[in-house]
Amino acid sequence: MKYTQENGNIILKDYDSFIISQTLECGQCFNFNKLGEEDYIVTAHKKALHIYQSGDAIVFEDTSINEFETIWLNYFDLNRDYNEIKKLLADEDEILKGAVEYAPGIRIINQEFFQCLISFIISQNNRIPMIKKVVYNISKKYGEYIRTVNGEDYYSFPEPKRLFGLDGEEYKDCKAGFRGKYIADAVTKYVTDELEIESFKSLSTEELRKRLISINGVGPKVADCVMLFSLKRSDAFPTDVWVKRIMSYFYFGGQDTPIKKIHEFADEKFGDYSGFAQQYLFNYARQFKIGTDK
DNA sequence: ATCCAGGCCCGAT
DNA sequence: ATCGGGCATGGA
Repeated sequence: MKYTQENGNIILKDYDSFIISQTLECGQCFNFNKLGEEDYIVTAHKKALHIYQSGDAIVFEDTSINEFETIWLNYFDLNRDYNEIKKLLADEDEILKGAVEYAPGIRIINQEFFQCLISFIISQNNRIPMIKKVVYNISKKYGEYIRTVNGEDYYSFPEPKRLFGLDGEEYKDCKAGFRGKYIADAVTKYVTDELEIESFKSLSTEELRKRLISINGVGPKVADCVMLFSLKRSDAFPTDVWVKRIMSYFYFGGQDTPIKKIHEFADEKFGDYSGFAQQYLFNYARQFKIGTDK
């Protein structure tokens, strides 16, 4: 991987495993807008990044070396060798090989913790387009205006303090539905430091999971997503309906298997690579509707 | 129209 | 401990 600055843009070349559409649209994040083929706006870190493919390069528009190195390099996990991960998983079995080859351009994004937490609280019993809308509505109502691109306004995700004290009902304007009270509890626990975020790094994944589940509206699945997508816990294995289906289908003879058994299996088989395996499998299962009657 | 969505809470066993 | 109904909202 190498990157240079040209005309105010960062040009990324000689990278491995990075297809913008696959990384953004594999279900791990909701803070993006598609402008065209391999052409997106991503809102994070109070910025609206225009990122697109140009030949064999990826362009981070209007970005300095400093901004690239302090924000986007880590955000898109560009220091990690995904060829190594993909090879390891593909060698595991034919199923993973297929899942990896189907979307070889997925990278696990390192999202901002607060936005990720709220996003996945919203995700429960919801659909991805709707999750994106609610995240956008909250940003528009409580965040700060960043800029307009192609007639579309972009807003930063609000600071926790900005949301502190809001009643759960307030989020109904943003179409959060019954999840408003959950958002309110997450905000309260964040701002009052009930979560003790500073201590996260010293906790085991299991301990951290329990801490996150103390939030009303955060269960095992949401906690695992938050740990994987914003706290670099690649040993987490978020198991939603799709992952449950594909795991049952391929590894348990088609028998509907309890999540606890699936977790034990994933721990043993994937270990610290569980999160990566999960994302390839989730994407694969969802695209082909594996385990459903369709 | 009825069903369901990257689940979780809560009350009943 | 485990199970099932209910839940806001909107698209199929």
